[in-house]
Amino acid sequence: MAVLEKVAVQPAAKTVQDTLPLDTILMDDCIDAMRSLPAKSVDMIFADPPYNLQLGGDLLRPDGSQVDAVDDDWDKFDTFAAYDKFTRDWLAEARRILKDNGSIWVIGSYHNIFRVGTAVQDLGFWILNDIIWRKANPMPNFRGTRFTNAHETLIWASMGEKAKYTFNYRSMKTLNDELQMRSDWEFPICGGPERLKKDGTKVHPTQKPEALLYRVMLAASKPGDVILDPFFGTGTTGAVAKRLGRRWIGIERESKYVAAARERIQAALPLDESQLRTMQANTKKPPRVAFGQLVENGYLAPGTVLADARHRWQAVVGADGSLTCEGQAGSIHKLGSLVQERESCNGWTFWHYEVDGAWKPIDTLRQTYLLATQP
Amino acid sequence: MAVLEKVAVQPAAKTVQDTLPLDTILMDDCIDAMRSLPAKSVDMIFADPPYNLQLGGDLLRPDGSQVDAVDDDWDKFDTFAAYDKFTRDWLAEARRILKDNGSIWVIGSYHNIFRVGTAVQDLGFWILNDIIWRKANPMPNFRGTRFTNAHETLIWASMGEKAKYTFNYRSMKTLNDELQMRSDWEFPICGGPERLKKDGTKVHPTQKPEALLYRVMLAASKPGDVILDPFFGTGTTGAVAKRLGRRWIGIERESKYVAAARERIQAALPLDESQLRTMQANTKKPPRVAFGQLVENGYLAPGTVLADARHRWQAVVGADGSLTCEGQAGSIHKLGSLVQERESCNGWTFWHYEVDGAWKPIDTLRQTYLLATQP
DNA sequence: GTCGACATTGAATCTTACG
DNA sequence: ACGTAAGATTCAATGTCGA
Repeated sequence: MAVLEKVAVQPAAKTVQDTLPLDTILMDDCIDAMRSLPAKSVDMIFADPPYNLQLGGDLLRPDGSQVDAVDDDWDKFDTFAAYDKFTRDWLAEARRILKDNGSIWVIGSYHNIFRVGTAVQDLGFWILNDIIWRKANPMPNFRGTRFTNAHETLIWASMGEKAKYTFNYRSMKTLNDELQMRSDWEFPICGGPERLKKDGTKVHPTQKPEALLYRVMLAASKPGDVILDPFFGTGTTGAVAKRLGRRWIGIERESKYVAAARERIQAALPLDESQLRTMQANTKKPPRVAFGQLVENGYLAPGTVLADARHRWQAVVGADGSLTCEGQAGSIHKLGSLVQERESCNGWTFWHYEVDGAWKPIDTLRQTYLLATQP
Repeated sequence: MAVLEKVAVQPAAKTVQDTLPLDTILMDDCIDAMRSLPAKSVDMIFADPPYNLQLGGDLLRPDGSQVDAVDDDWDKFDTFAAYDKFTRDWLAEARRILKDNGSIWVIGSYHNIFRVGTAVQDLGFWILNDIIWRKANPMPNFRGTRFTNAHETLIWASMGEKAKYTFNYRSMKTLNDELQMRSDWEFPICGGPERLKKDGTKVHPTQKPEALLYRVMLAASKPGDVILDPFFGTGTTGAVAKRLGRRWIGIERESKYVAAARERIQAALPLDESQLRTMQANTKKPPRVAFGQLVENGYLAPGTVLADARHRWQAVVGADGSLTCEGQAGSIHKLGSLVQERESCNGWTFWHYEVDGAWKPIDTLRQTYLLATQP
């Protein structure tokens, strides 16, 4: 089963589509530009609106260097009310422009996605899925104040509860090694040669990875479909649309982004099946299991006594998966190296637990957990 | 000097907490029951609210089979408005009951979480993270019409932008094998012996796994904290709170759930104090040690030469605990940032001293000093 | 040319105590 | 209240430079 679909035969009749500014960037305000487009004319919209981050002061890494944060004017809104109005205005235009069987994707973070999702529902769209982009390599939380912000959320919605929409179920299942594609997708953040740079610095602060757009378009559009991106930025949507045989329209206000996007899309080459599979290759790496998960899931109770193979040291399991031994405490690895006075230690094989009178490495428990939890 | 002295009223040492119905279930409407609780009295709220309204007025939980059972003739705006009102009503009560340094967790799916998140923000809560529960074994989408719904979303919020909150960073990092805990958590759905059944069928359609609550409480509460669950269901929150040495209050309207929860929590075994030990409790803040104290107490002689790990800079210890390097002088932190031309520097880990031919960070000297001076 | 050590960086609502 | 100083804090991937 191929992932890419064949291009449909072009109809001879002149359609609304012929009046669209296809495969071009409209350099204009997002809402003004959308107003210039005819109703019910595009098949899919992908939108990456400002997140309204509202950052405070500077943020330093532990080594003292400064994080290059999003401080652009386009991300600033005074109040939630102002952001909501902006959101509802552009979403209303999006709804007018979409065909009845079209669908819309919006990406965001916890700063804005709840407000976007509420507006999407209020305007009559019907949410089909929320999709989690799990970042393989997110920026850490340098100050240790919260959980690492390691994902972003996409909302996928049709025009209404009864509306039809495109979902290429077979393509998604094929892409995912014959397993149904789940609502959580893992991709690295955009970096390396893919990341557009000028004079050594990133052109756009929030360039999205092409792999994310590939999957979105493969899932919810057909070859020849018209895809609109009202927050075009450096044109990831356009580049991927071109490579996947879709038509595209971009809207972007800032000329420096428009210039970068034009150059990038010009250079984009159509994609063949093998390249696509490589790019989407499912992460075959075995799921990582932390010792704490065994405690959380009841495989090992807090208070259990562990020992090394030769019973030179004994340690007690804490509620948070820490071990304690003679006043020292730490993770299984940390405590293992502490008591042995070594640089490092594989706690999984070093520490043992007792079962039916025999002592086994806790690594066997990890295998048991994996067997029980993996499909 | 005032003529009349105030009579020193001796408070009865009766705290707000003593007036709370601790470790009990209030069988009542959620909002009515919350109104009976005093203001600023609980440390954490965990809420798993029902997600939608049926025309009859009953609330449905996110049980997939019931999603399409909602009456077709409903008016969406009215329904969303009713749900929003319900959400804002119970969230407002939650806000009144929470202490200023408390936090709230709400779990939901795409059907309701966007509306909940918007209400959370509008009421003045400050979102700290959105957390994704990735289901290891989700229910497949049998009809192949969408992506497999493989996650749920939790929102974690403090009382306001500047409000304090509990986050046991070290415990979370230990739990995750010495890596920062991310915003995506994987757990199996609730099944097996943990899943409450009666006559072979599940008691509650959306019973949450205890492992999920375990991590929530370990991350954002302390032993002895009071945790309120306004949608108690079969009492997962109570069972885990009891196990982890937290106090709990549950609110649940349906008597069959109340009965199941009481029986379940009765059977739950609490961990004793030693088992409850976590990295957080272990690292009770050591008193501050000024670098000068080490010099005063002879741990480091004036004139000693310090260097950074890679010996790019050398500095001499002054009698007052200052450092001097190439004409510049200052505290260990100040000089560290000066020579590196960085905005900040932790001098304790930056500067090293020589002992037996090896160079160690001066932080180890501080540890030695603490060990020697602490009882 | 290759390998290893080191430096750089990414949508981030990122401190606390004391005077 | 506010300003200043002490002190605690990072993961994965890519790029660069020297041996």
